[in-house]
Amino acid sequence: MHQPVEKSFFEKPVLELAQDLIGQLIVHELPTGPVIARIVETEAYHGAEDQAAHSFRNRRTKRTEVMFGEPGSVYTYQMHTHTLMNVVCGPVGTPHAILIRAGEPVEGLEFMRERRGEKLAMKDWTNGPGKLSKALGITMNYYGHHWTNRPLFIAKSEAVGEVATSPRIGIANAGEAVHYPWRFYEKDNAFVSKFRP
DNA sequence: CCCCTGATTGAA
DNA sequence: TCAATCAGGGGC
Repeated sequence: MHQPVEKSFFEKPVLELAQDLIGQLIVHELPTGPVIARIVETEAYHGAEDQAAHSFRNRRTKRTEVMFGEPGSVYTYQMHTHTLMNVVCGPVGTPHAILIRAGEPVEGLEFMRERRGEKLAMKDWTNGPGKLSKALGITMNYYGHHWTNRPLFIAKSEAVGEVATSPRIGIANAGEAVHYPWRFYEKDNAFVSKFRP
């Protein structure tokens, strides 16, 4: 049985946490059994000073509100027809967050296959932020949930491969911030998302 | 209108 | 394999 991480796991600078999340597990406990993916790709968003962040210049709306709250909170938002999930970081009042961009299926494979389509190759189930949420059964209902509480939590796992960095994906119009190397991913992992120009 | 996207289409 | 298209929520 997996156990949620301690709240203190989230109390560190956003770039550090983004890296530490690589290799950890997202556990979604459903009546039919646990559905688990191992995080292989994240992106850090540095709140007020980061033009690519929703909370740039401390923009505070119904959507971004949760980022001003407790580190370890779940920030979900909708991008077109998809749900993307983030881990809130930074002290209360500092709206930092980490987008979870991709994972590797670990458990609940039948559930994921069903959610993602019978014909789809396993490597395409969870290799993008929207795909991962869909595969794990995570919806906007988890907005404001905490990543240490069942039935949706982050758990520690052991082995982590080499972590590489790159600029973030899909933020073309973010000025200076376009080049910041704030994307983290496990090197040579087949479930890392495809680069988007 | 512009996005922290992804499935599908139709060309090369 | 790749580029274009579009779906359709929220913020400005």
